[in-house]
Amino acid sequence: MTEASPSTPDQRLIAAAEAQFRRFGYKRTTIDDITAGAGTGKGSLYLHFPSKQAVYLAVVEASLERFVEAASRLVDGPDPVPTRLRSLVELTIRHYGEDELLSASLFGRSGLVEGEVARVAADVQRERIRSLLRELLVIGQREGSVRANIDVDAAAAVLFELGWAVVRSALEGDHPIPLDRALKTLNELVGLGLLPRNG
Amino acid sequence: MTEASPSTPDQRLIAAAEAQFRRFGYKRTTIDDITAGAGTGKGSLYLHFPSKQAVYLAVVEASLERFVEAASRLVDGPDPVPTRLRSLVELTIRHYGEDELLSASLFGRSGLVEGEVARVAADVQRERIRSLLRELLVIGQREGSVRANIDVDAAAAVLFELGWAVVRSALEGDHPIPLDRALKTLNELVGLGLLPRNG
DNA sequence: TGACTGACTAATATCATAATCTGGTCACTA
DNA sequence: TAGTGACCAGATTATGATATTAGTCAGTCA
Repeated sequence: MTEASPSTPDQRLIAAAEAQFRRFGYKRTTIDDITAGAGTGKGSLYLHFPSKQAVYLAVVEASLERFVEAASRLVDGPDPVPTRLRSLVELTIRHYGEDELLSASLFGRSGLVEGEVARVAADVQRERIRSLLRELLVIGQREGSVRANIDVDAAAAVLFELGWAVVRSALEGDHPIPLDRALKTLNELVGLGLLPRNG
Repeated sequence: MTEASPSTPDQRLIAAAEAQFRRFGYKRTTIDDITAGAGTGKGSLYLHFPSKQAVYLAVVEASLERFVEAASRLVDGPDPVPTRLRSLVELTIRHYGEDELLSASLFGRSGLVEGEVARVAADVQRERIRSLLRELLVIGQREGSVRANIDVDAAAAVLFELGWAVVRSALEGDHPIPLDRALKTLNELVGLGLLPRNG
């Protein structure tokens, strides 16, 4: 495992950490595992990160950034905002369904991460996604597909909770209602609520 | 504690169990505590309930029934359905804020109950409240204040998740957005989505 | 006879403590 | 001066001995 990859030490540390965290979870991954995987000495890790938790957060943020990048393309897309909103929820379901590291902290249950660390990682994601939604609403207001008098911050928070619930219920197999029905209804309820009064 | 209350044994058992569960939580309450409090022998409890968990569930269901009764008065009230919906969320916040036994299993965190038992108790509540919402939507459709073509089951599920998130965030003091703003926005988004197209 | 009891048991939880592991440090190296 | 790894304190786990308790059932009355 002591290969000398061309990348910088902190990139190799993150890559090694990500591999370990994905396979074994937060608790069962040791600093020694990470540094061995990155081909550095143990002390070097602490030149780049203040703590194990910071390494984990960096890994989560890198993963999250890949999702946000795809989501941003959607947010800037040509469809009407309510349609984009639905696509965003669908993208999230797909992405989080495939990325256990991200879903672990946001939904619990997977055993990859727990407690304080999971909470902090979840907050980072929540905040990022909420701001994505807010951005989408503001765009909608500018182009007239979202009511102008809506409180975008509150609406982003409400939409986040709503989407989060739908995504979680889709991912946890906890289906009281099939996903497509839930999505359709979500769209009808929220879509109309977003539209200008006489669109 | 061996007082002979006039009520039937199972009523006294539930009353004694409720007092213990509220004070000490599920784990720290013993069957001996309950039966001593109810003034019966230990074996008698098992004539009325198959297990400790069943006793706990009976207590939760009794508590829940008191809430549902108050909620039902609201559901059958004179206001337009979206208004009743908001009142229902507010009532839930108030009630669950005051009833730690109910909120314990639904939101965790309180330490009164954990694990499997909490999950089962939460399911009972979820189901009950969801059906309350469904009832409310059907009434709304009948009196014309809710769109006829809405999928009431899916809408009830979605509304439950949403209301649940709002209530939890209100109770946990985890306010990214102040409650009244969240409620107002929730009302605008969902209220409009519920209304008939040209109401 | 059948509602009721409480001594009993198997299983689980609690506790003390010994052994192990690991996040983080720092004197040292190249 | 970036990098290292032996080292340490505190946390975690393993062990085993003790205590608790959910649930049972043979027996007691009314």
